[in-house]
Amino acid sequence: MQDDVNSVKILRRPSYHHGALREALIDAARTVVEERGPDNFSLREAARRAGVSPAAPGHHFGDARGLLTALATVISRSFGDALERADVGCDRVARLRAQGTAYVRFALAHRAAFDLVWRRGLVDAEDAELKAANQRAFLILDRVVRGEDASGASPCEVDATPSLAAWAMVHGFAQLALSGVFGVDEGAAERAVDALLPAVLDRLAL
Amino acid sequence: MQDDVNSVKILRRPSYHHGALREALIDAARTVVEERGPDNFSLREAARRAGVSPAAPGHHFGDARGLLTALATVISRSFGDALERADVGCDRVARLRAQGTAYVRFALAHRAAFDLVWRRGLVDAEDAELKAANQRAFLILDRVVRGEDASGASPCEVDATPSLAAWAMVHGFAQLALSGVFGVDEGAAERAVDALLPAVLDRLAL
DNA sequence: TGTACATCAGTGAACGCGCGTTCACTGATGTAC
DNA sequence: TGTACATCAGTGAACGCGCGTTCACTGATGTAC
Repeated sequence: MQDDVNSVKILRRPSYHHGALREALIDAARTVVEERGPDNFSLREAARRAGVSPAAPGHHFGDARGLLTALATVISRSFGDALERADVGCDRVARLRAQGTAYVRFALAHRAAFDLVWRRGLVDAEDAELKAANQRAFLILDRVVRGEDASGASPCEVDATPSLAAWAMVHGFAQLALSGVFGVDEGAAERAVDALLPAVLDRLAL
Repeated sequence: MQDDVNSVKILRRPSYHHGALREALIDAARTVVEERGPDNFSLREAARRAGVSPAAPGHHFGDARGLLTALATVISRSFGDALERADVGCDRVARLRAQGTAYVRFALAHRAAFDLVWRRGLVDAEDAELKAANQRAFLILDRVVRGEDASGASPCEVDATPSLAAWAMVHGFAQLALSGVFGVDEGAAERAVDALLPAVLDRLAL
């Protein structure tokens, strides 16, 4: 009986107010997206996971698209972090290879999350924070392709073609892998990355 | 009154059996996908468009995924046709440029349809006919990258790296354009293709 | 050529489901005096 | 320091909706003899 009282205490929040519901909902949304895929996301389910009534998310995000956009922003930021960490190597070729590999590996390690970021139908691509996060990720790649270090002057009005070419190639490889072009069995895509991506990246004229 | 009788005749099929329901359903599905996007496709709506009861599609396709897979196959075939038609030019560089442009243009001209073909969650990527259609499209690109003509010997066990690199780059460019990276305004993506794609393709070392 | 019967293709009403959203509400927090 | 009141954050029951699927059915077609 005492146990029952305790478990009720665990289930019911100590306070009527949550305190950090916004963050909790984004976390819950991430879990739902990972488990059911971005397509089968539901606001109600996210609220359920966060232990909150179905109407609560509306307070913070308006609607499902709002919550998914916030989640996509968080994901895009950690994607940028991963690219930043992968900026290693002495010359441009080595750095680009490291960068491209990190890009594709992130996509495969967080399929649903990576997917979400690019899904126009589910996310507000015009959202300022999401745009900023995506742009940052591109600028890291851009910096590497240019051969600048992290303190390099801001690149405006310069030719972005080489960076865009690298981005397209790496992004396309990731999307093809996610689409199952290299096989749909467990680990098939990952094996294709190891076997094919370095040679593919070598086809990029910088 | 006579008119009413006639319009009823138009609405109701002359025969109890449809005759070509399979094709009619694929057509209807295409319309639904184009209007509502692949995400918001519904079997019921496709049946409604085909003028048939909600249970009828089950007879031919089993479930929604079956119908969408059949549709994706049709789309992939016409995509291959578009690439085939675009195999023009004297040298490999010119042919590749024509091919890449056709690839991206198809994606932009038939956004929802192109999208569907690559959406693992909605389509059975292991379906034999769909796989064959997709493979054919790749082989057209492959032939161009290799510099073979249409009667070229079948390419097995040869290095596919250059073709894969081209595929990834072109596919990535298309996906980025569809994601709104080059802007979401009417025609923004199309303008980006004209302005950027040729220079990007020049970055491909064959 | 005619008849009986099996098979096929489609009906349409009904089911239960999970969804997003609305609504009047209530409990906690912050602020003004 | 104490009190009144406004504002904020979350409730939970209810709504109507479109969905996929089931079900017993019926009309047309094809086949065997």
